[in-house]
Amino acid sequence: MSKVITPRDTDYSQWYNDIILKAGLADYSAVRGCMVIKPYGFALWEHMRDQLDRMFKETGHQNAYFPLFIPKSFLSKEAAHVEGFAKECAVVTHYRLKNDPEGTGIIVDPEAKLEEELIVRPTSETIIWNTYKTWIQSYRDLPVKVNQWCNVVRWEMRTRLFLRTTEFLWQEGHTAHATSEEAIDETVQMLNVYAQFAEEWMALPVVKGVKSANERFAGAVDTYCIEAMMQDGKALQAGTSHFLGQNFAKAFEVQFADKQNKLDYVWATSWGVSTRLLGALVMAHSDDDGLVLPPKLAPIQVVIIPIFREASQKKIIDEKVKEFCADFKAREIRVVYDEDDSNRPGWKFAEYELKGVPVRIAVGARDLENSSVEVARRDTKEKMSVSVEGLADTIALLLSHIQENIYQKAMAYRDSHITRADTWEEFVDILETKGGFVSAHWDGTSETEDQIKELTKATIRCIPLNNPVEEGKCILTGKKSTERVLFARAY
RNA sequence: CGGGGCGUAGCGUAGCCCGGUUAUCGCGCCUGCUUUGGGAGCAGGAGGCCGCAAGUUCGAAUCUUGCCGCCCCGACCA
Repeated sequence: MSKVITPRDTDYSQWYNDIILKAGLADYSAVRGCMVIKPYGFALWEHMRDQLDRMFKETGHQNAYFPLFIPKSFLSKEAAHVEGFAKECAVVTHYRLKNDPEGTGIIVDPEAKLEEELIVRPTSETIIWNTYKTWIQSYRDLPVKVNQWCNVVRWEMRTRLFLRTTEFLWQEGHTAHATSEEAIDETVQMLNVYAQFAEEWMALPVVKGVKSANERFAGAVDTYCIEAMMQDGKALQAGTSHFLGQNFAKAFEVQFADKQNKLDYVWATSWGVSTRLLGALVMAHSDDDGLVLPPKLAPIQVVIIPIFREASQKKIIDEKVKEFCADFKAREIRVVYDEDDSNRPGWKFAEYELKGVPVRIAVGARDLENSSVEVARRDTKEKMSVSVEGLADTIALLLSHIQENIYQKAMAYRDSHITRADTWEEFVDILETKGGFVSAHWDGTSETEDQIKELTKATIRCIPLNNPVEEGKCILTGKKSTERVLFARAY
């Protein structure tokens, strides 16, 4: 037993870290707050990225790339925006190093001070809107629908692998439209893309909703979000889509002439998901034996492990497995045949479970005599003997069952962790004992939300879309309310 | 930035109070043989500036002071 994972019950944070480190998704780095994403973790990210990218293209977006550095003056053009990010920006002040005349080290050359300091992008609205100004003159130039995949830096006080690191990878879409309606449609469309991706690919059920003013993106008119529920009962914001109104157009003077040759400011959106999704994926499905990955995103969907005593048996197994692999690949099933002899089968079983590989196939001489193989699924730990006839079909079907099963499991957990509270005592009790989302009435004010946060550490995660109208009284103040909102403690 | 831990081989650790030959053990690594259906066994072997720097001492992993780094918990945030 070389790799032991701390059980969830013992220490949830440690369990989470153990999974990431021991499954080989990431490592800590020499830079505080920054992580190294290892090949296995990056392969997972690539699958997510590729699918999202396809979905963005299908909805009419194009990729582009904007600079890492943003002139300091840009950031301050939109008042709410600068206030939201000012506290966590890395600033470039110099452009040259030199040998320290006092010693052996290297120092910042004081003579190489930048005239205007550069901010390492925490998000790119400002540099992009400064650029859009030159792209947009007429309604014929609209809409502009651009996305970029990049890294951003937010100097957080406290970091957590994948969930919050100083530097992280993400995509940010930035669109410009002629009308408010069209921009809102775009905002909602991208929210739906995210929700569909989370549910169909990550097997992660999410609640779609709108943020309260407190939780809104700095500079947005409305922030839409998808909220997911983790196994410890804490909520995680998995993606956001913002309707920016004309805020950035006004700040950067982006106007267009409409058909009547009247000038108006353009309407904007921005939307993003990040490597944080990897954290969500880990916390949503994994167990005390390691990662559990949804087949659609798993870098390895099927691992085949040979079991043999003699070289002659191995040869027979090799030939058969070669056929299996060809069949699997023809169906675009990502398969690995692990014939490395330096580890024994038992070791491999444990290792691939730790890495969350959805399906394991053990092939021994005994199996082949019966024209069968042993198939084990990661999600249920179930083992079964399966005929080699039509194996690729069987496995393809099994993979889709696994995808569905882990989604249903996460959904059942999530649904059982949305609890209604009608009194303050109930509200506090649910947060303390059960966790999850608490559905409760709220008087709609920031002051009340702040006070609830102060008292319980819970925040409003979202006001769900298509929320039913219901007469009620605010959980804290008793004032009139017309709908319930979802509260939770969150990451 | 507050509170709590921890820095000894690639990883996890013992030793530290009470200074004293060659720094402990496990995993991993290398060689060989035996093994292979749930993290193999035996034998041999390599690997250390005990986080860094000063100090005390005949002598420091151990005592003193300073510094550095990381993790966990909180405030801030995706």
